Amino acid sequence: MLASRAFVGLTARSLAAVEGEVTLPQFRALVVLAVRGPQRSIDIADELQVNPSTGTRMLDRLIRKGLVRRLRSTADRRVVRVRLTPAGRDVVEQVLTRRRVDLEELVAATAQLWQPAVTEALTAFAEAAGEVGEQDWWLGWSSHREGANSEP
Amino acid sequence: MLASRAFVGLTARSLAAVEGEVTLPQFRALVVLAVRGPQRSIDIADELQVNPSTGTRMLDRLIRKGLVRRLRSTADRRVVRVRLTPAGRDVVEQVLTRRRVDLEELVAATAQLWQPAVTEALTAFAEAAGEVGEQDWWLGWSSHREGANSEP
DNA sequence: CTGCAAAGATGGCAGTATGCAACCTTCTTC
DNA sequence: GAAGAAGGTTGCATACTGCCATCTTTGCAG
Repeated sequence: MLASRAFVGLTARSLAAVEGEVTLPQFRALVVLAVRGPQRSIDIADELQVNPSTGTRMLDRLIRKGLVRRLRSTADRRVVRVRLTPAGRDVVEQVLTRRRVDLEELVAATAQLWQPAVTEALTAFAEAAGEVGEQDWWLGWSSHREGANSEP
Repeated sequence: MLASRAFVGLTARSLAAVEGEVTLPQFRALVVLAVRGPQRSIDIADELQVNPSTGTRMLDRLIRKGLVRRLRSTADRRVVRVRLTPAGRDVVEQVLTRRRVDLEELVAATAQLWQPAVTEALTAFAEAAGEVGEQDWWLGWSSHREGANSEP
């Protein structure tokens, strides 16, 4: 529990690095794009489990901030492919890097603890926890979502 | 890194347990109350680093949901003490419990890994990471906060 | 070509989160 | 007691997220 708290705290702080630049939902969208590469807007909405219209508008905002670009596909001209701009990639990188750096610092500061047995155990543990989908470990939480009352 | 991701994923999922009931900012307020006990509304706003007015209104919403109560202090009649209702405490408990249970399950499933050396290392690690204030390990992130652009 | 489905975009509506400024009420201080 | 500080609340305004319904542009059968 203690360790868990420590890790989460660390991560939360890394997230704070882009606070004021993007909101959590927006960041989640960026992460999807970073992890999966260019996506159709519908896929993003899907991934984030929001209405397509919500996705469209979120992209609008990300575009306004210059973090993302819309590209009309040539193959199927209905689809819009969305891609991170360098700036957008930066935002994600920034958080990831911050996280990694903090973690490394901490690990370095406690280097004597990290016997092979320990790291092995942690790795195995992470694997067991494993089905944490690769990108949804970034907070499956959507920040708002009051309205979930009115479900079918 | 892997382990960190695993822990964060676990926590995020525990958070999802109350999704639809409260928003992240609201949950953070509840956590403050759960951890520190009844508070003045100003202290909560302070803790959450938001404007007092924002705090007032957030409390309004929490009250409307029956998760919190306002009590006028008798000593200093300016102050309003805010306290969790049983329902409010439940919300927090629910998340904490969920988290603990998930964690325990996982630990049990990988019991053979948890040699004394490992748990000791983790404990020491957590301690080193330590200044994670007790309550702000619950996401220092405020979900919105675009407006930070217009700073002095 | 016609009709239907898919991918998005838009308009409308509601609810949350936030900040700033103005404004009561109560203390505190002098 | 008057001036001022402290704790809150309310009005006003803005930015987001979200959902629903509707509309347009394209693709794809048949």
